This record gives sequence, structure tokens and C-alpha cells, in this order.
Amino acid sequence: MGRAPCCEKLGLKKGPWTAEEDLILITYINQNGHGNWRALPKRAGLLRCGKSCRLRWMNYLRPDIKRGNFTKQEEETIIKLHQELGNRWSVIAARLPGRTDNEIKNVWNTHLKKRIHNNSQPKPETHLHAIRSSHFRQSVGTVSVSNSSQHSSSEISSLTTAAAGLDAYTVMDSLEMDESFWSEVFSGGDDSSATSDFSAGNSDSQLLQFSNTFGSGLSAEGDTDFWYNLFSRAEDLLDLPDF
DNA sequence: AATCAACTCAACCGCCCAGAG
DNA sequence: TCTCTGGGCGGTTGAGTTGAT
Repeated sequence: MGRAPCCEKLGLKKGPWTAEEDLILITYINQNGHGNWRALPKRAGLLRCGKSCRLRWMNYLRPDIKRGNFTKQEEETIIKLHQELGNRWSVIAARLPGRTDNEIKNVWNTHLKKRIHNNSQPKPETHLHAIRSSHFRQSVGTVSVSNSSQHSSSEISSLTTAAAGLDAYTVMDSLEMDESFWSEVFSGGDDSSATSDFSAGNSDSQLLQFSNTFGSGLSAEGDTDFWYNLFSRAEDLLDLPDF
């Protein structure tokens, strides 16, 4: 007997997540927790499969995710753990705080496997991530996080994503923000309004509030200023207590 | 400047497992 | 014990990006 699909496929959206969808998902989870993933999209007002929501949250939106380049130490850890455990990415990810199984899997498949296969040492600064990070610094300007102990996690490597809105979270995650930051993001500094019942019905105003808080709005055009403002604002919040 | 190939990584798919009834 | 359901995992895909020519 075939297994029933995880959710009703008809009418559900697929493909890349928009900034608005991200916002809806984050807001809902921050307010209610994820609970039942299958029921979450309906309750949150998202036209997505529960699995898709879970994946998006786990791999990208969770505040404790560390984004940016893998350090040499992390890469060595992955290689070592892979020798011991094989392709058990979730187990490996559990040993690398802030890294997701998907991310580790990608790094392994794109970099480490080849490196092992070629049995050669990586050349410093020839690493594609480093190249792209410097690309970003050149195009947007120097943006550094002084309290980051690991150089690679202070570098923003993925500002090339088509859906520009997604990278707000890249920036913010790299700053290891806590729930207080998210609360501020969603409330726009006014905690009287935004934490009330959130659904697709009022997501537009929430999104507007979100964008007004940080600058020029969530549009594909002129988003550099927006994300720069967002980044700057996030930097101001680094002193918040740990999540 | 245009084209093509290589690369990256977010997202999807399908299977497996554990727990509930 | 069996069936069903939801969560989680690993493999794979494909759109977007970058570098080479």
C-alpha cells in the first residue's frame, strides 16, 4: 500500500520561499511554536506543505543557525566524522552546533568529497566561499562583525540568492541573534500590535511594518540599502542575552 | 559583450522509523 | 500485533551565479 502524501498537493506552493512567507513562518513559530508541522501551514496561513515549512525552518530560519563559510576546523571535523559515521548527516550536524545536515551534506558533496578524492590540501583563499565573500564586500562595502571569533562566520557569503529577501536571515543568523531580536523585528519596536494574531490576512501590514522598521522596503529593487540597514540594526542588538 | 560550462545550495522527493491508538 | 500518522533523514534536482573563453 502506498503511503499517503504528507499533505494535499493541490494548490500548495512549491519552489523558493519569499521573504513574506519566511516572515509568516517565523512569526507563527515564535508565537506558537511549531507544534504539528502538518497543521502549521494552515494555521499560519501558508500555502505550503508542512514538510516544506519544517525544512525551511530547520535549514534556514532557525535563529541559532550559523551561516557563512565553514572554518577549516569544521571541515576537518566533518571529514573525521564522515570517516566514522558515513553519510549520517544529522548525526554529524549534531556535533557541529549551528550547522544543518543539509548544509553539511552540501559542503561534503561540493568540496570535501573532491578534496578527499584528490587527496590534496585546500589552497588558502582559493576557496570559492572566500572568493564570493570578498565579492560581497566589494559590492556592498566592508561589513564586519568585530566580535566574531571565526573569520568565516563573520563573512556574508550568500548575498547572491535570487530572492533577495531571504538573505536578511543570512545576515541576521550570522550575528547569532536571539529571540529578543526577532521580537523586535516583528514588533517594529512597538510591541502592542504585531504580536497579535498573525495570519495571511494581515501579513501585508506586518510585512510593511517589518520593512518600515529597517528601511527601504522588501522589494527586489534597491534592496541593498534595505539589507544594509537591517544589518546595521542587527549589529546594535548584539548585546542581547543568549537565546 | 556574449556564450557556455562548472559550481553552489535551497528545496523537493521518497523512504524509514517511532509512537499512538 | 497491526495500522496509521507525523517527524526526520539522505539522495537528488534544478535555478541561479560565477568564471572561463
